[in-house]
Amino acid sequence: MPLTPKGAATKQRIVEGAAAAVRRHGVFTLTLDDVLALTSTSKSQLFHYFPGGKDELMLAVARHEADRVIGDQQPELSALTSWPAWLTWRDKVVARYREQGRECPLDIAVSHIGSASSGAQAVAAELLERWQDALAAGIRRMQSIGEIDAARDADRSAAALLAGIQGGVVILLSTGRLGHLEAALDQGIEDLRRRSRTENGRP
Amino acid sequence: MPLTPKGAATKQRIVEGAAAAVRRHGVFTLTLDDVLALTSTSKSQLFHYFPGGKDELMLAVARHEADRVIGDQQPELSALTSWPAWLTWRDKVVARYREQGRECPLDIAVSHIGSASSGAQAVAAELLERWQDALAAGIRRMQSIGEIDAARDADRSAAALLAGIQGGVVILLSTGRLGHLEAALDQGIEDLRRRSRTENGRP
DNA sequence: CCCGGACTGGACTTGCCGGTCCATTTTTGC
DNA sequence: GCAAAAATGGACCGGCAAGTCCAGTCCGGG
Repeated sequence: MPLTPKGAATKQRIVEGAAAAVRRHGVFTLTLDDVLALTSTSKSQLFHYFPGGKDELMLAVARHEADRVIGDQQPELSALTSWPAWLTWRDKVVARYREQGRECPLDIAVSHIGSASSGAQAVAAELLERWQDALAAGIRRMQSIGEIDAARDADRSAAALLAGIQGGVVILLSTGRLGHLEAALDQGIEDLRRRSRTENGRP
Repeated sequence: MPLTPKGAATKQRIVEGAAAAVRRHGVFTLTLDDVLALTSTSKSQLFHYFPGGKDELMLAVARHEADRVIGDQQPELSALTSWPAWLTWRDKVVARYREQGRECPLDIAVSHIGSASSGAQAVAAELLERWQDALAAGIRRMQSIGEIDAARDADRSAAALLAGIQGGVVILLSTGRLGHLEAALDQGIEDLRRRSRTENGRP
């Protein structure tokens, strides 16, 4: 199935429009007709580019959005090499979700239900892994320059921080309040900055 | 609309069956027929007890599940008066979600989409508030006996801890791994135990 | 210029699922 | 017991939305 430039453009237009639609309506109440209206395309085009129908489209949307999530945190996320970098990153995350508000493009992936779930869940899992790896790399980097206690388990700290972020976002989604995300980020970073050699594991 | 004991029993059977069905299928792929089959009832009964249809039923399920979430953490959650109590509580939370696995009964409420959303969201918001209040009360109690630095903002610490828990659960939901929840809990409690007078706000 | 394949439009089919309706049985209050 | 009210069973309806189909149009290469 060769793809002319024009076709590729249409395909991308569909994905982006669908992503916007998902952000507004959520995956489940979203109808293909919504996407068609929003992107000025027709059913036949949609099924031409996504023979798998809604499932395949949602998967493409999930991938698209997952890339955005990581992308929006760059370049800081990949260069957490100083405390100012951490703080800038923190602000970027908060700003991103403040702007996004209560629209969550990835409930597709998080909800383990729905038709496109299995694939989308893999996308979500990969996103979380990339995210956590970036945080762990940042922590290790800070350890190597002596800014974080070398005894800490970088992966476990990254896991806890990531959990705080995710929870903050979820709470934002259900209550509309940003405070939890901010508190989790601040407390997580503050905790890293403490250079005590206290064990980080189970108290 | 008086309710005979028999009627009340049927109504409750429907709610509990529906809750189980939601846990398995999620809200959106769940059909009323599923509930009927699972509870051995008929359509007319369901609409007899829930004139509002699926929306009203889902709301009842949300309330039911929210109560369970808090209830499953008792009595510890209401009596976080010593470190052992905190640890027992921590274990209870982990055990509860380990058992629950990837079934989330409250995606009803978290997903801001769907028909029953507005009411269900209020349920979720109230659940989070009760939860956070209990944690904050525990923190204040520990402060009053000198086990936690009195300078800390109890509400903000509770918010961060709650965010960690929620995030841990979300990650469990999408990846099936418990580690993040454990890490978030352990790190959150460990952080509380540190009696330094370091400020807890934005670094 | 013209042919084949990519691309587009939109009517149509199909199945599912929430919700309605009424007929029947069981329970309750007296 | 015996009305009246509550509880139950299940057939039926209607709409909606995913997916199909074919009839066209556009475009690139020879």
